[in-house]
Amino acid sequence: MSSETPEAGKGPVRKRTAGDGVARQPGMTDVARLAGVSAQTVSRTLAGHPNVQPKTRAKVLAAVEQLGYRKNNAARMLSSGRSRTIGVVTLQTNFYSRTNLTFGIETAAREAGYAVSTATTASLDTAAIEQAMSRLAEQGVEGVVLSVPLVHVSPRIEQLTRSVPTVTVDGSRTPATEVVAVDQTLAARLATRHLIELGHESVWHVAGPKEWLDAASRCAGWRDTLQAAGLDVPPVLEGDWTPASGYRNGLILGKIPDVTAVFVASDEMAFGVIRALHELGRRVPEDISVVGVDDIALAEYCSPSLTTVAQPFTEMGALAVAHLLRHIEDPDAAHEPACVEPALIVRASTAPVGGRARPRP
Amino acid sequence: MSSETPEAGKGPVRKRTAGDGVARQPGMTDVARLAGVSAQTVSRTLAGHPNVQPKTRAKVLAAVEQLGYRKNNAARMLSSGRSRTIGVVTLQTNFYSRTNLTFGIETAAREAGYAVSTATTASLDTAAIEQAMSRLAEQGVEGVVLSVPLVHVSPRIEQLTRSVPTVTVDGSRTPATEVVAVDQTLAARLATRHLIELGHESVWHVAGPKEWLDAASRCAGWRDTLQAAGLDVPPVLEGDWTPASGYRNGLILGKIPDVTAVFVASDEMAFGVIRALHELGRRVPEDISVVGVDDIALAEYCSPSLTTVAQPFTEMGALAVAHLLRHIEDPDAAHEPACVEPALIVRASTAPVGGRARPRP
DNA sequence: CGCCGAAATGGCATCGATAACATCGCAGGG
DNA sequence: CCCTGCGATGTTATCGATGCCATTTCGGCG
Repeated sequence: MSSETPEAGKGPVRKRTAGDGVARQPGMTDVARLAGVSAQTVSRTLAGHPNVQPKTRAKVLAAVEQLGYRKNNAARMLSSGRSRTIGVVTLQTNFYSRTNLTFGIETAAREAGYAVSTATTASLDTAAIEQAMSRLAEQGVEGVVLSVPLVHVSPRIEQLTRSVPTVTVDGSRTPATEVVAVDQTLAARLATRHLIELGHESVWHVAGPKEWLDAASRCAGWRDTLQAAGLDVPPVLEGDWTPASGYRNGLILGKIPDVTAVFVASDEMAFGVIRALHELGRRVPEDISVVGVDDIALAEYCSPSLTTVAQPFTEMGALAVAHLLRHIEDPDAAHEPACVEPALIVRASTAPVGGRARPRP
Repeated sequence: MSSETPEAGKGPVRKRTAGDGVARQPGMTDVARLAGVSAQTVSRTLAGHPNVQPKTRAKVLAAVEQLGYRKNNAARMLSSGRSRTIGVVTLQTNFYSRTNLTFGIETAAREAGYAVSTATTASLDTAAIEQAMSRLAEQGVEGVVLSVPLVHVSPRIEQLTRSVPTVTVDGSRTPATEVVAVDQTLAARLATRHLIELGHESVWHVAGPKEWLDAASRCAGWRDTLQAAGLDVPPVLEGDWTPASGYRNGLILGKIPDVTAVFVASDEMAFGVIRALHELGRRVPEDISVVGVDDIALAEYCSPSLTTVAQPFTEMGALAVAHLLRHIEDPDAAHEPACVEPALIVRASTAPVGGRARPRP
């Protein structure tokens, strides 16, 4: 068995890193040799193929253990054509929504035996998104979750979505794409209706940037609800999701006597709004009611605790993965958009118009 | 030139996906054929090799464009042995710190021409971390940033860090590892000293979970500072980083008459503490001063705005990548631990003992 | 005018794993 | 007793790009 010395200068060429002395990572061939079987058998064993004798399997596993063998994904993919990896394109920020969504996606993907590769983009412009998708394509992902509030879809992106199964999350849909989304219109409706039911005669709105699709949907939902109730629609204030922008808009709102209720498009902005109102001496919720969106962890622990609309991000990530995998396995399946529903969480930042606050929870 | 039909049943074997009709992704060979050059020349052109005639380069690029060619990372890696990818092991949470760190890492890595592959782990136990590192190793990463508050390092993990260049961030060091960290002891010192200088005769502490190295360091820094000032060291309260745990501890602190100053190990917990104190009728900062750690975006926009210790996460991510790359390129380089310094940001949640609050900013 | 050397390009082996096919051995039916 | 059939394993070709070496091309200089 030890007939051939491993060092018997096989080929004339040595590829390995210049730094000698470092033992190279063992490959399947090494495992096979040690176990006294062929590489193919090793492959079968590790793939869990049924037709392998227990004794052989044991030998292989022992060899794997002994050599500290680790499979080489690049080789596996090149050979099999499958990467068992899905890609996520997401904005490079730490917005609560993005982070949690990614969380959900990763969990679900891992459970299904897929790895996740993330490509972040610093901006929303088409070129940057194209780049991110290209990077994923180069990595050989089998599918992509586009978690970017796309409004404009470039032809190039559309082409990409045609060659790789894609699910958009909170983004606009393209012909070749499945869509999974939280019903943002409903979120806005819930918030606005809540305020109307408390007796407010008008509800103001601090929106997100209009390039963001979910900001636009929330704005639309808010407007529709007001109109349906026969109420006036005040002008829209626009923020950029940051607490600072909420603060700026809060300073404006606080100076307008009519304002008794505000629907803010995100919790972080809502914090800024409340802070500004506070400084202007307008009490929340006694003078002005505020509703946010997201239900971030801190929403419950500020004063007053924030009434908000919770979005099931994690669940949505899972749903997106499920759709994507279905689509990968059966490319001809129909694209049925899926929608998950947000839920209103009433806390202490809203109160009947002109009334006293409810007792704090 | 058109002497051989492409369809001349070359090999007996067809690998491609069963679904026929779908044109397969073009490869270098296809590009080469279209451009009328060899695959090798295509490779050189795309790698930016200098010795390629402009005219040839142009032809190649045109062919690439026309075919929509995308390089195949798996093949490239298998062949060259380099993946130009670094891995990040991180906890699957949306803690502010983790998110921002990842942000910094990604940005820096991308600038250096490296891709980033993230492996998240749901728990801190050794097995889970081993798994995450293995996943990265299988992907062929050239280096790893371990962003996990490791306290115990298993031999197996140590073995892994020996075969792949590794930088620990906020984690304990292993012999084969470089360390980049925020000086958490200093963070605690800054916060505690600030409170002492305001005249408080004792400073309480709400710590993070003791398994977390940074929680432990902050706790140590706090204790040392108190002792150095000749003050008593009150018992430690322990939270789990969540606002809820801060709230629970706040309820306890609020019942203890002696308490006039609290150093909380994270901003999110600090929010909970403040909320609890509020409910118990203890005013912040008039009755009790509170300092947090992290400087999350909302710290400035709550009432009162939060005095906190800012940590340069993004910068630290960049530093970690720089170290890692240096180590990848020169494996024999010395491991010098690097430290970045946190900064105290004084806002409105702290005031002189028994004194009135400073005017709000 | 011819030869040299650098620039430009092509040929071939190779990375590590897998698919497809070939082989071998053994059990049971005709 | 031979042959079929299936289970277990080995063999070979291949995925796509790159490293190394060979080859061609060409400008310049003795």
